[in-house]
Amino acid sequence: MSPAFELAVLALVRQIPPGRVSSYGVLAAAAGFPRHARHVGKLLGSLPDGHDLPWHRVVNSAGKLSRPGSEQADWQRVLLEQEGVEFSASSAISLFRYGWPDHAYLRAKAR
DNA sequence: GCAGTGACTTTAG
DNA sequence: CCTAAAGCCACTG
Repeated sequence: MSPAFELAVLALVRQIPPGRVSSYGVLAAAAGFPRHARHVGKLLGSLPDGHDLPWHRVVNSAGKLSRPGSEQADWQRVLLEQEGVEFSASSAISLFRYGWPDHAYLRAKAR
């Protein structure tokens, strides 16, 4: 992957405010690389220990955590709940309430 | 170069 | 927003 891609994505993740969440696809597009959502995931999954990125604020387009059942998923959920993010009964987050940037607005604008 | 793989997304029902 | 199916792109063997 190009370094530009990684740098842009990492910079965006750092800008996600506490209590808000973004999605892989949105970040990829915002970074200038549409259709590279899977690579954002791969990038976050290969981050070295001790980084300062709020990776837990990144979920998929359905507002759910990836790799369910994993330890990191549980940890991610705890971190988000501590920031005030609410999970539905089906373990999903309302992107209309917590999505960043404003999910509904951006999608309407893109079309 | 082909086939499999994956922290994904979109469209349709 | 739930499920199912197809598309997508870089990486790996």
